Amino acid sequence: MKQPTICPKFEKAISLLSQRWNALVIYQLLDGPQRFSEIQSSIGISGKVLSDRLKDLEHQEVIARKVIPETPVVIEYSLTEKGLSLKPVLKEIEDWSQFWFNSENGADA
Amino acid sequence: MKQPTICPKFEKAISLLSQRWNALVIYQLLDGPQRFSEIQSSIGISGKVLSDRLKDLEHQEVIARKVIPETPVVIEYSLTEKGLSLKPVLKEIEDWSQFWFNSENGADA
DNA sequence: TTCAAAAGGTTACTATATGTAACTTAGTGT
DNA sequence: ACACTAAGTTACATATAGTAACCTTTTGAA
Repeated sequence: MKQPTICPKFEKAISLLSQRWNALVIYQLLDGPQRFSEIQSSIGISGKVLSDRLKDLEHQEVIARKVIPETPVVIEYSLTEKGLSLKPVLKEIEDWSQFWFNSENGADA
Repeated sequence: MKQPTICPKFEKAISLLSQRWNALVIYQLLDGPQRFSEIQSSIGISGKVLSDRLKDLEHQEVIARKVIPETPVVIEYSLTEKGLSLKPVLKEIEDWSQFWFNSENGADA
């Protein structure tokens, strides 16, 4: 029943970016490398789902995971080149959101 | 437990675009006005979910719904100005996908 | 030496979202 | 009256996300 006519590469990108939380995680990492708990509290995601997403994004080579043997051990997540190159995408979304949404309280233009 | 530090306008935009199918529906409508069944078969979405999405996108003034009293009645969906202005976003995603995904078969770079 | 704390998760369980297929409504043509 | 088409809707099944409690390792205090 499915006969999509859409470019498979584009679909892959959309599926990556439409996966809930992925865009926010990437956006957050644009500020620089961050730790699990920093990402978690900054975007308000549950540990379980964040753990899933980070694994998935790492598999897709969008982010990199680095173990720092401090005490207690610290895990640092950062964007790869592939991840960093999503910046223009997020920038466009940001521009669009600033233009089309007005109030801070939930109402829109 | 949630203390997001992210701009609420940006979050709204992300939530709109991350809602499954929304980006593909909008992308599809960039080609011009289309009918329910055309959208459905071109992106391979179920009628139930497409119906939900179209209502939601209409509420958000991203798409417009027009009843054409032919026989049988035809409903035409099109992008509003707000929806059309998402074109640069989708273009950036398209560019990114073309650069970072190589094969047509599911493997990537 | 035993306790508590902190980072980064995982697990079991619940709630929400999505998918499937059959059904509905209204107008036409046969 | 009957079948056909477009655009949905409904009931039910499965998949994805959320919550809170628990696990592991290392350190430092009691």
